[in-house]
Amino acid sequence: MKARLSAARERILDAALEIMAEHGYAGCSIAAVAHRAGLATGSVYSHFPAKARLFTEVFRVACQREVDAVSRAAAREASAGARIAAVIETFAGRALQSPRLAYALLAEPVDAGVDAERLRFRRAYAELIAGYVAAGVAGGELPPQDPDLSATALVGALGEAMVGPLAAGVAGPGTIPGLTAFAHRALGVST
Amino acid sequence: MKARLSAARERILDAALEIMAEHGYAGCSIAAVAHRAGLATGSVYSHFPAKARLFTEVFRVACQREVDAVSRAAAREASAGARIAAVIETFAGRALQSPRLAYALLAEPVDAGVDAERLRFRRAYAELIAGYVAAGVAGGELPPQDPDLSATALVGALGEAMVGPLAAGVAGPGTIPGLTAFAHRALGVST
DNA sequence: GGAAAGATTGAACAGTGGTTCACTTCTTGG
DNA sequence: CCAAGAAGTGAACCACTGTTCAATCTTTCC
Repeated sequence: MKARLSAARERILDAALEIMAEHGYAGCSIAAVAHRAGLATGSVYSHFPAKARLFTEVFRVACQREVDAVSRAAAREASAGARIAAVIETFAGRALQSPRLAYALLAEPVDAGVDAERLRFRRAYAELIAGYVAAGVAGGELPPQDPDLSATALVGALGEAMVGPLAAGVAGPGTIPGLTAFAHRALGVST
Repeated sequence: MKARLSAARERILDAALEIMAEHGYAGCSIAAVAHRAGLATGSVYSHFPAKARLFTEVFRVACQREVDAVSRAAAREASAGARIAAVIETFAGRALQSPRLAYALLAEPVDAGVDAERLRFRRAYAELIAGYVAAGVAGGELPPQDPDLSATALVGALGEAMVGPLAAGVAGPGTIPGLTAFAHRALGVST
């Protein structure tokens, strides 16, 4: 019984994420989510008290997955420059692979409560990158700078460079090297 | 009579912009705009066919004003480095002076039709900056790069660095020099 | 096997806010 | 001074969705 309950809960989360990846947050009415999860509309409310709560959880899971992937890729590298390159390749590669989801996570209009979760997402990215930058500065690989500001700006740069093309449907494969070069210059990675 | 008509239209646009600067797009119900313009709710529809149309125009005017201010400031400078610094100072200075408006123009959730205008706004900024970058590259002041990509990334960096603080209410005066340094490094302005 | 506990259903409800429209008020031209 | 017509009014309308809830079905356990 308990298993059945939590299984339904899981199915709802999965369904919501799938719809978001296909049709964005705009397509995520409670009715649509319930239908895809194989439940009635009202049943969603046995598992989540409100739509905003459901989607903060969806965002949390999806964002964590992204940050983890980027973090894992960067951890394989040793120098700050290589780590930043890994961050960009992973971030951009994943975004280009699931453009609709990336747009939803990064920029699509959502409920205010959910938007707060998105801010945390960007903050998490920024903190991850700030750590690499701080280490690079401490180790002399990077020139002195405010690691948090650099990281925040870099997150914005990545997001903008992705969302623009995503909205326009223009997926640029040549964008990733260009962005990496931009980021390396911006952080002062010695060539 | 014609004058009266266009005067009312103007009053509506002004009212909408004022409310947006005070309470953001969220506070811009048709009723609120009409009230501030000294009209009845329905009268708005003698001048604009729909809310989205009204606000695409509000956005167009407001964005143009921003881009013009930045463009004018940059035009006073000769080198690419000085121009970029002027762009950042003007952009950030104005954003910090009207934080609510800046947030609305840059990031607040809005109708889909209005969002398209916002994209044009960001694009206009990017094109402006891309021009300066291209000139800098052509003149040998900046290293070879894709001016459009660099400009897009820079717009994202500026936006993110502004919106974060705007949302958190943290207006950082030390942010502007830091951002300028970031941008100069990113574009390869020789120090 | 049966009854209590609880999950599920889906149609009805409610709040919001853009939009409409029958009516009033005002300007204009003869 | 008076139609004619345009502009203005604001309450009613409607569409859209998140949310609720009484009825129904499932599971569990004595």
